[in-house]
Amino acid sequence: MPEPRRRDAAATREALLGAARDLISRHGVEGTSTRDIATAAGVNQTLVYRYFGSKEKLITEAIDNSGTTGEKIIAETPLDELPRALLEHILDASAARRTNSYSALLSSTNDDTLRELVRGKLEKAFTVGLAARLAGPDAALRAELVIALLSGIALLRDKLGTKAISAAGREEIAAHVERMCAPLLRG
Amino acid sequence: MPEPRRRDAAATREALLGAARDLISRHGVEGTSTRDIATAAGVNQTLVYRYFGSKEKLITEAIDNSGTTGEKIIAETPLDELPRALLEHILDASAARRTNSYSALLSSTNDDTLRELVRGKLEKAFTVGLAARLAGPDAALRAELVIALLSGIALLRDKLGTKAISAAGREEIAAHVERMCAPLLRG
DNA sequence: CACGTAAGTAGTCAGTTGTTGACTTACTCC
DNA sequence: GGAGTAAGTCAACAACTGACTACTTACGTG
Repeated sequence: MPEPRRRDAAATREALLGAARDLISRHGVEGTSTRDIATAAGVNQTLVYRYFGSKEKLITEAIDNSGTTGEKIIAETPLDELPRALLEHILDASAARRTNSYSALLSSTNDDTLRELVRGKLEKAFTVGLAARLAGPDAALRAELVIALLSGIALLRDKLGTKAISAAGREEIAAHVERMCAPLLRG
Repeated sequence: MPEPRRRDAAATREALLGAARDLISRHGVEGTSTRDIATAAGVNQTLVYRYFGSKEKLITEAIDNSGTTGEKIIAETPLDELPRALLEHILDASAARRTNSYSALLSSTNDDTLRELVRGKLEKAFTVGLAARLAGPDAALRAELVIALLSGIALLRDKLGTKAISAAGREEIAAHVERMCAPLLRG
């Protein structure tokens, strides 16, 4: 018989959050049930409701408090090194299957509330953070185009597994990304 | 009382396909049930199984035989006008809520079979079609980076509704896209 | 050492999903 | 006009989902 679980509320909460992040990054929000999450966390399903109240609140918290959104990178990296740094940040995150803004973005829920959350996080980090560092008009649009490119790369690489992008070395991709972003970074 | 439905197998099939395309482009594959589709088509739900055998086969056919994948555009448009032409193609399609490769890509299913299908269509159109027109090494990768950018734009604009990209005029976006793609199109 | 409370569990409910089988009805061809 | 078949309908299934209630047990405090 299964030995009774050690009682540790904080650890249980964290286990649920971690399992949720892992599963939704692989199977999407609607492809992940509360039972899946609880099982992966080694925890009773009811505890989802004890600690979070609802599936949506669990998912929301899992996405919201997940790793860095890259805001630090955006604020501190020299402008001309930024595209490369952001690319690496994205590729690392998806490799580690950590759910950050990007992979959450790719898990592409149909839940409006969650989409709003992801949009908000993304805009806070990029449209505001990056645009502030860009000179000239159109700064917000250009900032979003940078993240559009990076999101597209993550989508093709991690979600679809498209041949060329999946096979390419990080360095190759980075070189092209730099050249693509250069005209955006100049005012 | 509801007047009995006219009997027309071909029309019913087509109605189901059309409704499927419309609904999955808005709510995603797993967010759309066979009952939703049938209701939208004004048809009995079980006819999904008479005509297609399973939900997956219906969705597969809906995505597979859906509009142009842009292959014609890729084959015939002068290289330097291509980014703009493709961008307009994508934006038009999502505006008309036609399910083409791009919006299917964005509906981002967790079903492996469907992902394979979308990947195949995309690669057929881009990695092959576009890469063939690019000189120099790396052609396949550069082709996929073009579609990555366009996919990212569609994702942010249609799925997330990010502020700057949603508000920007088509012409503004096109101008930036051209500048971003230019280094990729040159060998 | 009690003992109250927080942590964990079992069982279940109502709703939805994909799917199936048996039924009825309309239309076509002889 | 009557049979045969294709088209459409109905009711129900088993599995799964998010959610809830009632019960049991571990553990720190007094």
